[in-house]
Amino acid sequence: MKSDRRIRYTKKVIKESFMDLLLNRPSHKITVKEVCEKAEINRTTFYSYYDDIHSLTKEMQNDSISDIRQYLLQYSVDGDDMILYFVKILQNSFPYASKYILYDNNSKYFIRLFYECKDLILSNWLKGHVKITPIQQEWLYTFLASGCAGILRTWFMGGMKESAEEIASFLNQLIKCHDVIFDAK
Amino acid sequence: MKSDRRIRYTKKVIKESFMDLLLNRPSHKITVKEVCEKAEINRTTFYSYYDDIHSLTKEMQNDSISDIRQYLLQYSVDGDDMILYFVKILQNSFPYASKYILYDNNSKYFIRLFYECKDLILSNWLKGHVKITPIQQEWLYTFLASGCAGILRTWFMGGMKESAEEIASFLNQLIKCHDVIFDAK
DNA sequence: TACCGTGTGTCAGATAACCAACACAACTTG
DNA sequence: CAAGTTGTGTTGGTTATCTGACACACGGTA
Repeated sequence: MKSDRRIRYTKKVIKESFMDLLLNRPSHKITVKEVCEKAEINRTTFYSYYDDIHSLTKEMQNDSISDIRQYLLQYSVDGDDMILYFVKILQNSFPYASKYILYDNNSKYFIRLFYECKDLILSNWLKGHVKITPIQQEWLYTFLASGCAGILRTWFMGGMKESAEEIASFLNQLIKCHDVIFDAK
Repeated sequence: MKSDRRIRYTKKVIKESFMDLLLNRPSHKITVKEVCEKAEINRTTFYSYYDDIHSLTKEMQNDSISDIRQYLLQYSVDGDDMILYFVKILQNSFPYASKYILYDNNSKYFIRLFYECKDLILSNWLKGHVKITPIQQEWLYTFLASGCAGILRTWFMGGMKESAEEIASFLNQLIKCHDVIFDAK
């Protein structure tokens, strides 16, 4: 059920144009008019898909999350590398993500990211925790995901100065230390 | 008076798709259907711009000639380098040209190329021929252009085995040797 | 204050591109 | 030979996009 090629192309050029403006003219408020002129589409067309710039960035964030899901699905990384891999994706594969994630200060991005990728992450994190109940799994995941989201958000906001390895190893420690609670035997 | 963005995009993907098929599936008859499927456009749309594959390749040849004109205008090369430059354009800047030029064996391509670029080449070739009349200029250009076109066509057909330098120096000799006829003093 | 330039969001009507279906020709394959 | 298969052009009706215009909100400036 692929959408109309016209729609795909139009949305694509809108997003590319927005991204281009974002990267080449920082500290500059981006207008709908600008985006449309760069994309060579009519403003009317823009409004038939988005209410405003904000709804565009929202969709781009969704795209980004879908892309990350695809990455995770495709490579299905195991064990301790999971977090490092995750952080590296954010750092390398989506270098532009930080731009539009922060553009309208949408701090819910990382919460949603972990929510949407729950199925792909959960099995990985809880591998080997035989005694933990499904209910407990949910709560533990919520707790850990929120923590990670907070860290990543802070990392992004600060301009990602720390290396992916540092962040990943830090998060790994935090996740690992809960093993004792549920797996003490 | 730029044409509609929709038209530009549609034609662009048609040409790219055709080129792709041409490069990746040589010795294979290319159908309208194939091109449209690759380009993700409707066959009806194709027929609203082209009568058939042949009329597509014809337009691509025109594009190629326009591009070459642009090159010549942009850099305005002088003197003996002209021919070398010209041949190099054909060899390097338009590596795909030969594919669709030869696809339906349109031997008129080079004739047209020299005809369309006449203004840009003429002044260059006849530089210094003070005694030659405008009428003579026309005839001389026709003669030299036809000769060059024939050589280039043969070169293309043969797979461009000779280097651009060889061809250029050969053509330059042929052009130069007419100087004595018109400029003997 | 009033004026002006610029961006916003929306509309009706025109054009481009879409889809599904058709008749037809050029072939394979039985 | 007849029955499929595949590509060709063409049609009528639908959807996406474009154009030009409009009323409105906003900030700067005389």
